[in-house]
Amino acid sequence: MENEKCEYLCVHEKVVEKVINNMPKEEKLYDLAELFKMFGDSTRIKILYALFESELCVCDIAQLLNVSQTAVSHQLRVLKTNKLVKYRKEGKNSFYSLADNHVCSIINQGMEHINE
Amino acid sequence: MENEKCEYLCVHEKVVEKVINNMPKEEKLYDLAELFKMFGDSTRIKILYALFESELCVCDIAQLLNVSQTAVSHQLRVLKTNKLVKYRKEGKNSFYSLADNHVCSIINQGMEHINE
DNA sequence: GTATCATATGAACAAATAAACATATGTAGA
DNA sequence: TCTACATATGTTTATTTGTTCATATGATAC
Repeated sequence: MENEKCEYLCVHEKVVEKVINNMPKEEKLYDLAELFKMFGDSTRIKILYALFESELCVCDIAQLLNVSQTAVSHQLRVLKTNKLVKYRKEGKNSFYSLADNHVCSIINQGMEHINE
Repeated sequence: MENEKCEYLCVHEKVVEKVINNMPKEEKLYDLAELFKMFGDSTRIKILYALFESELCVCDIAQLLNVSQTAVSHQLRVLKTNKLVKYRKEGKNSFYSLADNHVCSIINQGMEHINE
């Protein structure tokens, strides 16, 4: 912390105090960042978007995104760990689908922002 | 691409075709990922959340997040480049604020997802 | 002018992460 | 049981990204 003076002198105290009181817990904010991190990779976004339509097996996703099976599988695992997708097994296939509607609405919100 | 067979054989063609038709352009999806990437870091999320309340100067943010001035400045630049915050100068201070309401609504959507 | 303060920026370093590669698991059919 | 196939996983590598340190810029007060 090279600039001690700054940290203590120029602060607009009332506003800062008010902001601090309204901030969620550190841990919540951390989780929130983790959630958004899931949407912050183009391969994962594509996977999620693809699942908007319907459940898909790993192979379907790999082909339609033109990405290797391994890469898809790794990313699906990440998404599954973070509860954004769920899956069911049917024979040799694993069918993945979106875990809940929040996923859709978050992505749509983002899309709206892009499209203006 | 070690697994050619898979890419061509097991695909559920009708569904895949339908999904492809409804996917946004590659570039859009890339931008979308870039947008969410902004929210995918806890320092940046904290900064944005802090700005929910009111505009703040760099020093205010640094103190209330307990992060170095330099780190805050770097992140603010990233956020500014990506049009999530704007700023005005007043004497020695730079006051930053949220660029628009989408930022709020996206974060709130994410928060809802966390809180269930 | 000089000193001080608030902010910005460049470079270096460390940590995180996504993809590739090799391989393992598990299922179905012959 | 043997083979083929769909998926998963461990490891390594290359890249990205966030922070720190050092320094620069720009403004105010003296």
